[in-house]
Amino acid sequence: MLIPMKVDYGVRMLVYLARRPEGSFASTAEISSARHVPEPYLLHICSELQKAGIIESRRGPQGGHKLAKPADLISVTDVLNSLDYSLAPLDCVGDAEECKLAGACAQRDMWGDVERLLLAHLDSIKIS
Amino acid sequence: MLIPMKVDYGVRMLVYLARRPEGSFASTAEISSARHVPEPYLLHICSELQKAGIIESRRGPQGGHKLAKPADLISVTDVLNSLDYSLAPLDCVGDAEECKLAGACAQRDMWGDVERLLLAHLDSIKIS
DNA sequence: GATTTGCTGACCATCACGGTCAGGAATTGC
DNA sequence: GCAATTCCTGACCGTGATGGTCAGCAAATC
Repeated sequence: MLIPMKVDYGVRMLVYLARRPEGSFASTAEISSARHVPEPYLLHICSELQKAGIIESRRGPQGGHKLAKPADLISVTDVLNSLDYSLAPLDCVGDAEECKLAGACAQRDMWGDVERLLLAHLDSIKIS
Repeated sequence: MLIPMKVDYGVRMLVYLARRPEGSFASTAEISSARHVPEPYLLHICSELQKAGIIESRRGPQGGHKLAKPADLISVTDVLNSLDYSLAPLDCVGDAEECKLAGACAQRDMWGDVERLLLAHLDSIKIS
């Protein structure tokens, strides 16, 4: 599995939120039953997405979550970043510390390309 | 890390083999010291690559490994497949069993696209 | 027959991931 | 002020994949 469930769950939730009447709040209970995401787990995801400024949350009765910005401004990469997942194919891409092979390692460039390609693609996919 | 070290090691080795005089065998000891791959681990990788028909191996003195076909006919996806790694972003892509959300799950298509994109790209990268 | 080298399978430690739980903190409505 | 609702936070846990090692056997060469 290339993409962790967490990210999938996150995307599912955002899509769900995007389809609701604008401005309304949805509780985790509602989302979790609608999208088949284990509720206690969803809580964590919400928390992270909220810290990243992707959703807004309110506690108390009639509380819940809603998108913090228009759905067409939220990309899958945003979700990735918020949930703290790197698409770096290998650790050494971006680190440069490990790679003792110096010039001989043309692979680094190659994997770097892969990462850029993926990022570009996922960035073009919006929640809407 | 998107790409397991195993695959990176595999690619490293193949590139190394591709640069040697054609037809000569290289021992795991030689490869491992040249490319900084732990030797006992390399053994396993060789075994798998050999079963997949990517390299040829010979035992005994002056034995070792060499490419089984021209370097420009071996792509990174070949390595992926030989080492038994799937690029499916999620389990449900390809399974279709899990996805209880039926039509509501436009994500499946999206992740499927991601997979195809990656495969196409990695397939175009040859060892040479 | 000895040496070299690959093959195979067992084994192991670590860590990320998916998931749960409990206690606390806001917010709302009465 | 009180109760109900709902989010927040951090601790906790089991499982499985991954990276890696080791030992014993099998083949090839000299």
